[in-house]
Amino acid sequence: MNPTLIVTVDIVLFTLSGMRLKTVLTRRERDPFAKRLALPGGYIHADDDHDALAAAERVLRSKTGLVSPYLEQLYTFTGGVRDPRGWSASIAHYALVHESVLISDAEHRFELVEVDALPELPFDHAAIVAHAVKRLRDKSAYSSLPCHLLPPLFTLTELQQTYEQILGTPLDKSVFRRKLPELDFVEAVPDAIRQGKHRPAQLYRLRPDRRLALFDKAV
Amino acid sequence: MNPTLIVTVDIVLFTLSGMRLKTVLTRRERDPFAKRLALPGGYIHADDDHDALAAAERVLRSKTGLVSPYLEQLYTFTGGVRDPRGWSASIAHYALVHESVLISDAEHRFELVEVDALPELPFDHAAIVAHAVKRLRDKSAYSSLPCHLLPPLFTLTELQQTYEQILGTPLDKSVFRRKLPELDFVEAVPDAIRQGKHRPAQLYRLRPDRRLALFDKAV
DNA sequence: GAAATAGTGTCTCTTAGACATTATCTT
DNA sequence: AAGATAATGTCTAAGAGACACTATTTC
Repeated sequence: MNPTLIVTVDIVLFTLSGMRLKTVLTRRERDPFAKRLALPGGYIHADDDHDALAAAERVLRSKTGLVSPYLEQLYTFTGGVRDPRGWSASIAHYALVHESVLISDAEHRFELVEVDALPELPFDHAAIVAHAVKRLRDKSAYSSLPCHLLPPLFTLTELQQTYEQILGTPLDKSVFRRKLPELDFVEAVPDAIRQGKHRPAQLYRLRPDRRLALFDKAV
Repeated sequence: MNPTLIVTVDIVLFTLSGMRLKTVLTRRERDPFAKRLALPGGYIHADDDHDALAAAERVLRSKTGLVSPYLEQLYTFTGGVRDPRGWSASIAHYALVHESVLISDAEHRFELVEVDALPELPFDHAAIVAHAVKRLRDKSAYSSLPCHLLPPLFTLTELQQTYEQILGTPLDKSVFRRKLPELDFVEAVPDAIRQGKHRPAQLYRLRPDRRLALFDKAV
């Protein structure tokens, strides 16, 4: 009924490094496009994978050794021209991690590349990244999504800077802090204080029950 | 590589009838679930379909005879338990039409059912409809999407009532009309006036270049 | 005390919301 | 004129934005 239908998952894994939005690329082992940098991806294993999300988790782990606390289906890219092997469907996902998750890459299994300075990518992976960046930006304006780019504990200044990076626009400190209690997605951690060269800052965390909180208004 | 991977498209076709949000269901011809009411859906034809969107158009036309001016990919539902034939992926889509498009159903190829009073549906079609309703409601709050439930020409009162139905909340007439010029997605049609028993109303149309306009703020 | 960052307060201007008013048609 | 719907105007209160100010640390 479906003679040659290729079904894969691809993952756009974002992180914020050096105040720049970057994504993880892996070097392809096999043809087509062997040796080329591309999004981590692979076939669905009908026997092992409960669903596409589980397949994405498995593929991400096997290709990069990484596990992401936030992983969401993005869009399914389809057609007869995107893959030289034939008509294909790629169920694309995107994920967010804090930079510290990436330093355990002893075997150098992946590269980190700025999303604004991508190399030429095989298949329609450039379009997939573009779609993921748009989704991340759009959704971040009115949700708690950017928290997943931060470490478990963070200061309000770090939180604001993260939103500013993703949204690409400066935010007023006073306005930002006034809204936080209403949006109600972060909470102060008692006795957790960030010490530095200057006045110490209260540390906050994402409320576990608000991992993806959607707001009526923008942050 | 993918021994038995079933790939289909399913379509949630919405319309507004009698001030109620309804969806189109068809009676299945073959097993599994032959004779049962279900979402219109079918296999992807790798030879004929340029991509999944084209497949959804073709399937909708072949099962119901309908063509929708607005059709968008929703989400891909996957897994080994949703279809008794094996591991499957359904690339679900949703579409919006005005009620008048549906009256040409001489052969009675489909049923119209309120989304709040669905019969028991096969597969995970109930979840697909629920997902589509949520997407429609969420997206309608800050976009021109609901216009596609209206005829080509409509009054501002009809437009407001459509938004109220989808959003499930009353809107203030004065506020609604004040925002329209800013949101800039409808335009008055010169010399087009709706006559009735009372004061005539100016007719408007969706601006062709704003078929899916996204707003910074809610309508 | 200077420098730097954390955190709060105040003013203004925009705008949503509620509601009143005017306008134009039919019977 | 009455009744109904279309369309616009007005007042108020909430909130975003801009910016000043205070607080707490290190050197």
